[in-house]
Amino acid sequence: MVRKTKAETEQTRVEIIDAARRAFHKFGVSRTSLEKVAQMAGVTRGAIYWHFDNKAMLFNALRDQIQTYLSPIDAGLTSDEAPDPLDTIEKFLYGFIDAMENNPLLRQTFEIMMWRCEYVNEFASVLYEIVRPRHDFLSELKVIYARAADRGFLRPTLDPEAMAYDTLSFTTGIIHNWLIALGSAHEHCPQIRASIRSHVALRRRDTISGTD
Amino acid sequence: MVRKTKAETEQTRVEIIDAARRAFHKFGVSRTSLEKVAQMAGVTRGAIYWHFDNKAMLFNALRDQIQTYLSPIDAGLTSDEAPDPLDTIEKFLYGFIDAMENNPLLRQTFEIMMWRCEYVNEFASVLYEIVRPRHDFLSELKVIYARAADRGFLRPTLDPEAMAYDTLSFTTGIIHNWLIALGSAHEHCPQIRASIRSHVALRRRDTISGTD
DNA sequence: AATTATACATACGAAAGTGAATGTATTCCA
DNA sequence: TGGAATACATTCACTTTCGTATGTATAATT
Repeated sequence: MVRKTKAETEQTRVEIIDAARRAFHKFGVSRTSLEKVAQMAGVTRGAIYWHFDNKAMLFNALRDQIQTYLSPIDAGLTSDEAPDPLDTIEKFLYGFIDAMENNPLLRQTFEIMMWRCEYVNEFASVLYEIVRPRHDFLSELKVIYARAADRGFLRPTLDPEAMAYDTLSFTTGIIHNWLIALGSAHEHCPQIRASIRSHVALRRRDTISGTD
Repeated sequence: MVRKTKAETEQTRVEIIDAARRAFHKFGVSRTSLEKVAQMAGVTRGAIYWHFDNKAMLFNALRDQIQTYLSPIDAGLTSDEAPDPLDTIEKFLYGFIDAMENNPLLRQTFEIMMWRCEYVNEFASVLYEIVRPRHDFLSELKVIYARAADRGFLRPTLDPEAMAYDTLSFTTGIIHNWLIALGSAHEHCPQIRASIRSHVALRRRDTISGTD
């Protein structure tokens, strides 16, 4: 049985990516043979080599897949809807954590990228794909904090740019520590939300002696 | 030429570890064969298997080595010498960054642990060795922030425990972003120090309307 | 309806890596 | 000063993995 219909072909492709994610997560990217992926997908290596040039391309496909889930979250950051820009940042962070908690596919992929891949040789370029979104996030944070300062929501004396760096590091850190600490047991973690709330609150102008 | 003197034997051991670090950093842990390490160390695999059971043990030896450089920095954190506990935190962060900047061995090892190792199977246990110091750091931060609150250095209304989590995430984040962004070009980065300064300053009670 | 391109499965050859077994020249120790 | 332990080097047998080459049944095309 070969030469499936286009729908079936796409289904096979998705199953291979899905199997690759489970395999990479369980065995690590390097130690996962394409033979293993094929077994877990219920196909042979022939199918994998038909759809992907090699393991690196398969990894890229797996990574591209999560963009579907990240784009709407990112969109919330770039839009200037809320009157208080600090709310935008807080909402974004909550949204990201929510997505990671509720979407195992997203969570597994992040775990693979952070703890189960060695960024050398053909995977070195992938590292750039990890740097870029962080850089974009930093740029956006600078804009948002500047906006917050303009509108008087940011605590006076605080430098928007320094705050952007601080929040970037904070965000990177919570994700890393969250994923590493919970390991396979990703139960709901209230601590992380309290941490986000206090992080943002720390930057807010005191409303006790507010002007309005 | 075999059966060296004890000093030469130890020298061989160190050279193997040194070669392993360079190899792991260049090729990643999984993709580095012991044959490659042997070549880079100027020995054969026989020597490696004599000194270490397998690659995981060699990796552990490599990781243990950096404790020499980390212990004195950690010591500064646990001691309660400075009157202002927030100074202790700031000093610790500066000290850590200094060490990473000046000690290539330390830096390379951290890069290997963060971006060139897949924490699965026999390396899964190593992940615990990465979690533990972070957990210890968090515990210590809680103590220090509580102390700072007691002595009136911490801005009122701030919860010491929440601040501890915030600083842990911040620390994790700056290290990750710093290593990933600079890549192989680890030039002096003033931005990171400004970031640390502002992070701690944000938690200080305003001295403008100070009580003393 | 015949042909062609597709979507795989199967088979092949080569390379690399591993752990263990064995060989061997020293150094240490009595 | 001679035997035993040491500190490796060398060799071996085995497994794994990769990329490619080739086979083939079926859908799409004309």
